[in-house]
Amino acid sequence: MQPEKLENLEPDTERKILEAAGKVFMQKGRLGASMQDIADEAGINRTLLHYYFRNKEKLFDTIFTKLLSQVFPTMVEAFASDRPFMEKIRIFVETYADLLKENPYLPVFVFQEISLNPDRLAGIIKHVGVDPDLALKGLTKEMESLGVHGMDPRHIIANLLGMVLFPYIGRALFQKIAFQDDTEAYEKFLEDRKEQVPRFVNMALQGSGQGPGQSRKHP
Amino acid sequence: MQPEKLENLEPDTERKILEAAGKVFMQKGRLGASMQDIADEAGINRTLLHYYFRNKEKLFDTIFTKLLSQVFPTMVEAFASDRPFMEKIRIFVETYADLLKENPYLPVFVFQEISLNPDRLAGIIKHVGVDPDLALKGLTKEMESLGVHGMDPRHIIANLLGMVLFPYIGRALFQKIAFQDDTEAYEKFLEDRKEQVPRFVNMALQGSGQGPGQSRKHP
DNA sequence: GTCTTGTTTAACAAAAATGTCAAACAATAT
DNA sequence: ATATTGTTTGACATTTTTGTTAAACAAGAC
Repeated sequence: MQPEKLENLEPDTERKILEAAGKVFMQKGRLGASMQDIADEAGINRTLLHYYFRNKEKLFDTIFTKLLSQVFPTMVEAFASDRPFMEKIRIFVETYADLLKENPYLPVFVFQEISLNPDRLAGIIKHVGVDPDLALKGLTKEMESLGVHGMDPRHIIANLLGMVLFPYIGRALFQKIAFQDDTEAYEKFLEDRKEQVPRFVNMALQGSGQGPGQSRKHP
Repeated sequence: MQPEKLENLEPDTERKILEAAGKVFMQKGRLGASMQDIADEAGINRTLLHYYFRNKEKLFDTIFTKLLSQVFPTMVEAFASDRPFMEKIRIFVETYADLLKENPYLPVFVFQEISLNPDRLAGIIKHVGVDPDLALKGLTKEMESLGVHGMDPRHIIANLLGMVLFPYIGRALFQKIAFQDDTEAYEKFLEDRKEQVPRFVNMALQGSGQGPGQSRKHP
């Protein structure tokens, strides 16, 4: 009777839409991207977008959660492994360098969207398959065994994320001001950071033999 | 004849508009903010916005350049001074912590806008009253005298900016995941970073006695 | 007073984007 | 062949936002 769920007779329209939407949304932001833009990028009629994903919000939600459920695991994965601390750092930096190389607009896009609409977070954090509290405790232990005492590991995380993300978040600005807008030089810089960032962290942790955060040596 | 340019009979409408527009634009982004939103925030009629600033683009431009010509000098100022290196770092971090505390949406706003519309940069970089190349050369020298050889100072800058900005750029996300959404705890964390970031940089530079960036020790 | 000038407002026009609908189309089943 | 099902399209309706215009208003000049 029924043509038994032919699923794939829609050639690859849905895939094309998802690809195009991902690209356009990341580049222009949720508000900057029009349905027409996306349809053009996908090479299809705009009405088809509505046929496949009722409306813009639903299309965006699909893209956004899809994206994050891809990015988050990658992020925690590096830290969840049982390799030695500095190894984790190195893997994390390298993994992210690759991810960002292919999706340079991702960080600004994600943070802008979350800052605009924090509620979205609730439905997404589920996708993080790791207990953050547990992970932090683990980090603390590892740091202690490295001789770093009394330092909240979240500072390390913030430092690391900041150092890794900044060159992408601030690229247009930073490249123009500090590299005279030399794209090639900047790409080399990005490549160098795979080595520089872990080294920087390593140095910072090697040298920190002093106690908790109350000592201060201001003039 | 003419009532000699009474400038100030417009009570403080223009100021109110600029304030409101700054706030709303930063919070919602250029595209997310409607003229009505801004008028509401300022407590005036929407048409007045057009009376004072012809159209949305002009209003936005005014805000954006005003904002950046306020932020950039603050940024370079810390580095242009002739204090010792670590002192500069400390001043920079502290200055920015204060600025960001009052304008938490600023980084995402600025970077999103620049990434969306890089052309705006051209007209703005003029406001940087410092030659970046010169500043970088200066930094290199200072680092050398600290015993750090062969390291591109731009890595330090990127590290520093990243570490300072990330807790604001990623706040919604980071606070939720790593602080169980405890706002107070996060604010304390932000406060702590004024001390932690310079210390981290200090440690990293103290310990870096090895040579330039060509040695690599991968597995 | 009334004239002039600049400010503010409401009503309207125009533009841009989203969303809906019914008809055309392709492919397979009967 | 035609009926059925899912896909694609163009035309239309709705909504949202921006921009314009003309009239009301306030205040000082004369």
